[in-house]
Amino acid sequence: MTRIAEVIVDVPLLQTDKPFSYLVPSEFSDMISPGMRVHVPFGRGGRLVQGIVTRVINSLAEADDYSQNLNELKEISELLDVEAVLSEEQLALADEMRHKVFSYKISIFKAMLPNLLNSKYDKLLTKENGESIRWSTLNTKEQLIAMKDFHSGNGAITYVAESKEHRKTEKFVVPNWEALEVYEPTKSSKKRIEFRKILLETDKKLPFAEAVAMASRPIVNLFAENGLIKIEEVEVSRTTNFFSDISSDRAKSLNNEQQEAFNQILRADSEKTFLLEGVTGSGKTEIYLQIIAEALKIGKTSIVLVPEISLTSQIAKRFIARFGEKVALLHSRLSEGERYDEWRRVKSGEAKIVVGTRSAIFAPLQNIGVIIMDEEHDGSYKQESNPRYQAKDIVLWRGKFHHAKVILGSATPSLESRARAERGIYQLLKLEHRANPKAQLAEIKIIDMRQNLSDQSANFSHALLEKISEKLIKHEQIVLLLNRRGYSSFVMCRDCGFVVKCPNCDVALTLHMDTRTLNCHYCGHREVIPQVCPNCQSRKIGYYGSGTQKIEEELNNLLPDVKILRMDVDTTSRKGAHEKILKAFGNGKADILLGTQMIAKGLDFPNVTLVGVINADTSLNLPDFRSSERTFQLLTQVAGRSGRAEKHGEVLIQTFNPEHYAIQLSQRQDYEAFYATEMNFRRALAYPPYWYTVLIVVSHKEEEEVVKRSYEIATMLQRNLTEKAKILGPLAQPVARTHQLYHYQIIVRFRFEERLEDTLNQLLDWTQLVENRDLRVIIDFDPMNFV
DNA sequence: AGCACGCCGACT
DNA sequence: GTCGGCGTGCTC
Repeated sequence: MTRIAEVIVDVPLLQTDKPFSYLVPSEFSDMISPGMRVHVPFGRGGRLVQGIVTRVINSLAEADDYSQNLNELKEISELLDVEAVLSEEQLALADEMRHKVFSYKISIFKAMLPNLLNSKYDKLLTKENGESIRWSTLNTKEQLIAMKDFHSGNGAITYVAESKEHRKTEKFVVPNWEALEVYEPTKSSKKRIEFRKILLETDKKLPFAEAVAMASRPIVNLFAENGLIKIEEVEVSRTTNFFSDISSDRAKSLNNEQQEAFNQILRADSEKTFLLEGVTGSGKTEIYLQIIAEALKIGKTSIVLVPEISLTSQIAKRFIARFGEKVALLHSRLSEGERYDEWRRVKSGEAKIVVGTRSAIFAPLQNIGVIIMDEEHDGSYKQESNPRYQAKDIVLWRGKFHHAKVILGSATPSLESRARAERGIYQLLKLEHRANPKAQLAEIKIIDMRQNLSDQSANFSHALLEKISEKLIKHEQIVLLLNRRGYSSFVMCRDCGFVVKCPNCDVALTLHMDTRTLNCHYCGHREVIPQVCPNCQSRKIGYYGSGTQKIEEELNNLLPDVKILRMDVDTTSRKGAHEKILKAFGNGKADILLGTQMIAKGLDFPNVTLVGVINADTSLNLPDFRSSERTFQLLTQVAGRSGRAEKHGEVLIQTFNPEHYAIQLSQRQDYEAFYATEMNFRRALAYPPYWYTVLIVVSHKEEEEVVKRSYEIATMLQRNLTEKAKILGPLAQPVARTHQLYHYQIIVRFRFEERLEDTLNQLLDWTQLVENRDLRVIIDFDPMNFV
């Protein structure tokens, strides 16, 4: 019987974002199943593209919307898998995501698979003399000639699609001892005699390269041809080196607080979500480890998500130390090959615990018992390019699917999660003490930079410089944080710390040098850049910001003999550079570690007794309603880096806004008070978690066109939504023109809008109309960054 | 996207 | 006359 497969093709466009029906050749009609990769001819030329089978049906009558004759269908040209690469669960998840994340089905599938499973495409040119060449090996000129040739009827073009998957193998020589015993080389063949002897003396297979080194390639081949040895190709993992040099450890005993949290999680029914709110150093990781151990005992698997690579390497070590090769690591710094190997270890069921960054939430684990999202407030869990998914949504979805326990952990939970805990949707578990009772929370001091501007330095107060010198004498280490978020994009008074804010929205205005104005990102309010400070009439009002190199130079001038390690995007772009810098600092190769945000997370150096925050304000003045939350989180996190062990830790925070609640409350390390204060603001100003946000970005190469189209979109939204929804904009993005396109944005804020999802999907359809062909529209639900 | 078809100008 | 420029529309 002829079967038909519905296939989503790898052509990420709206017009093609639907299943296409193909005939299944009889050779594999009973092997094909949903979730497998295929190559199919697509388009007039019959070029080959990869596709994912989503459904296999027995007759066209079962097809949803394609009612033509069987003979109009093309045939699948290749089946790439023996076993589906996407599980039923993943296919269902993709269906779900398609409605929530406004991107194409194929893009969602691709996000779930290691890149090596995506095919590469090429063309094969066959000349009249039968010789054929790969299109991709030709330069532009040659391609042009080939094209002309083809059009004038010379030669043929065939399409090629190939899976990139490549398994690393090693060859081994397996001696056939019985055959070797009876084998008698002629007396003159010294090499054969010698090789036979060696083989008879070994009792196991030996690496092919070694055999060749001993005997030479022709001899090895000869032995193989005569059945004296067998050449075996064994697949090897590219990732085994993760497990070397990590010594194993055992479960640590839990303190009362940890034990209580552990019991709560363990005893609860499955399918429950916990918010584990624990101060830095309270031992959340140990709880994770022990909960996972319990899941393992009953044959269940686990996923642990961590925000970034710096954390991954430290936290991953603890998981590997505890669970060894049951752990698979999936993070962004892996090579494609390594990622593929780890993915397969998970897929095959060999790995039971996945530790990784955002995309690891798609790991093909079965029978999941626990999903943990560490530092759940972290912004990196939201993907900022298509498909724009929030890993937390996937965590909750998969948790439900598997009836698994979900643990969201943080010292400073996102307001959204904390509010959900308040409403009983999540169960709140608190850890208020450090696991190591000798390690006290650091003492935090706030330095008012308005009074404290040192005459010798623009960035260092007297107090901080003194403290640094003091620690240097004691041979203790220092971490300096340069807060680079929102670098130089806002205007601040150097005398009083005043920042110009929007009268309507209470966010800092963004500097637009092209128009020489200060603009509000939310409502479009605009004003001229003030010459004097509106608050204190000082003329020292200007852009604010400083780079790490500049700070390093300054520090070198002020303290000539001090050894500084710098860690920022420039110094960590190379693979492994990150780990290298941290290792050097850990080994005491430097006195000061100077860096951006990335040093705030997860570092644990017992000799660090001082953390200095050079500029707490920059993240406070971002044109983003989350700026206070982000600042509080950052300061709390970085403060936790000081005094990890027995030594007393200190933190100095330099700021021009010492009265700001985010700074004040981070000094007291009082998350609960911060939560209460910030929630009031959010309620008053109609921001999440009280209101939701959708960001729509419209781009076009002509400004007039973007303006016109974005107004059409805004009107359309207005028409379709209730009057309770707030539609802000359209207005120009802060960087209004990039990639030769003008960008305008519309923000929708709402509480309950039944028709929103439909309306946005309708909007997507609208963008595909011919008259909108040059228009680019991005729809981002609950965006993390507005810049 | 990527490819073919189709309709107009400047060339041997 | 025709080659080849790009606009238009479709892909099971």
